[in-house]
Amino acid sequence: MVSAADRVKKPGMSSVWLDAKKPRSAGGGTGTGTGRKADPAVAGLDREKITAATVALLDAEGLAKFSMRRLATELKVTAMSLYWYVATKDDLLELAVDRVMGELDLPDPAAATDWRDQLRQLAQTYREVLVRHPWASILVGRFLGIGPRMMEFSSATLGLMRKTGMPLDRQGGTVASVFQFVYGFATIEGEFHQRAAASGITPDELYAEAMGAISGAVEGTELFRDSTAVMEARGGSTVAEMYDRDFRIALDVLIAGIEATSAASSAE
Amino acid sequence: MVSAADRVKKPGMSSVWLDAKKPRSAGGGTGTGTGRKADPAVAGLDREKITAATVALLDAEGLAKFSMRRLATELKVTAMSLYWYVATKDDLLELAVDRVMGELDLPDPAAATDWRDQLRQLAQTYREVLVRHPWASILVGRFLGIGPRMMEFSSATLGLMRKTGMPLDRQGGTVASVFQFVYGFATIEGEFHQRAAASGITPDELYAEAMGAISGAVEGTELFRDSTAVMEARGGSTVAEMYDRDFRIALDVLIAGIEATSAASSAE
DNA sequence: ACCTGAACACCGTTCAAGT
DNA sequence: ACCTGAACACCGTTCAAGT
Repeated sequence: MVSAADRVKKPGMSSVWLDAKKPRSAGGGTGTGTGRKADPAVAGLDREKITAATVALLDAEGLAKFSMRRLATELKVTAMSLYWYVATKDDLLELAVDRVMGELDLPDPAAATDWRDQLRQLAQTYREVLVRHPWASILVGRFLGIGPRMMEFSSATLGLMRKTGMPLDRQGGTVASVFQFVYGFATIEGEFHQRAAASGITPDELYAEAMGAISGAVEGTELFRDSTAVMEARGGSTVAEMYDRDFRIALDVLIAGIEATSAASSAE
Repeated sequence: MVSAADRVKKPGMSSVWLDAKKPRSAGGGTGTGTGRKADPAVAGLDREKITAATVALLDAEGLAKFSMRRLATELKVTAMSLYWYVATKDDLLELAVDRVMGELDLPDPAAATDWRDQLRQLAQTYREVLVRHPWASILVGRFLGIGPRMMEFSSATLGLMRKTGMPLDRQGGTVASVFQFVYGFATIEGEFHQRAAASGITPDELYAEAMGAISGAVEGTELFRDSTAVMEARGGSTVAEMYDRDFRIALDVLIAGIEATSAASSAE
């Protein structure tokens, strides 16, 4: 009977960052601090500790294997005690994403560095975070990223745009061209690393295996000729070098595009 | 005792496309055809039917809710009978991804269309497929995409590159700049649609809700001023228009970048 | 205030059996 | 050749209960 009313109430915008009622946490202490309570020195859970443990577990075993029960045993409690600190598993994952975004090496907004260098730095640091924590890619897409660290990153991208000379009405699209590219690139790169790690082999070994398997299927075709030519011209003896090179060249293209577009618009 | 040997054997490259032993399917009949057998006309499972049902279910309910058991009830069999046709759930998902890539509207490689138009078409059709089937984005990252339809797409991107005049050693990076951008962009766009649909509201309603929630948190800050300015300049009265506009502008930047780079390299 | 046990309604996959 | 039932080792989350 209440189902219609329920449907209207359903928020759609649920996010940890929008639920003001933060649960009991220890406040802004630096690091571990001294255990106030006597006995449960080992336990003494709070949101901060749980989030840190979540990131560690996700890094170690990936998103697929992560579970509330698994995390709980890591923290030496039952799964249910976690629900006193976070409402759902998704909330916890959202906290984890924003936590790793704290690792971003954002450029000083006051510094007078050339925007090209700033763009490269921002792109590179975002790429590094996503590759270091491959599980974060999927979650960045899922949660619309409105945590405080993600907000600082957005702020930095907008600050960068202002320096490019790009007309205001194109800044939204230009931000997208750069950072959705980095997101896409780093997601695929991170998944590849994860896949290799899961099989206990190096990325180079996985690459060799994949190439051998694929070329067996397309040998003699036009695709085979073309892709072999591109890959040989690309150079680089390791997968890591190939990724680095492609990434750098892609940023060159983007920067050249921004230069050309902003020059054209200031000329008219 | 065999654990060391096992580790060495573990392939890392598992993929449906690499297991030659295809299971019993009906052959290349067109559409439904006439039921050869008498009674199990309704059942009569095969890989093709299972994959089609998988895509339908993923479109309807998303990756999170998809399960072998759920799919089985849809097909009026038990979950276990599916395992006669596919080895694992992941194999089935890999088949589903390649199936939707068959929806890509690839340009005729023989046609003499300007590469700029071809690039726009290829980017747009890839974007549309990923937005229409948002679950595919995550899986494209997971499975390295070596199915036949994905291969045709790769072939088309390489054919496009040859027409740009881009030097061969930069084609890999340039392909990445375009198609990893599209992948990133469409992934985020698709997730947004999915999120709105899951809450039973329109993307525009979700957008308004999100903006209201966020601005409450950052009002008065520099980020608020900057992002408001960019959003207003961006124009477009609906979320769909905003996405279209940003996408088009981003492609403009990329095309300008490719033009500038290939012109510079042919001049030296 | 914090944590637990038992329970509900699920998972993917294996394996021995059925027809 | 194709499909099933029962079982194993899991899930996220709720709820009443403990301290």
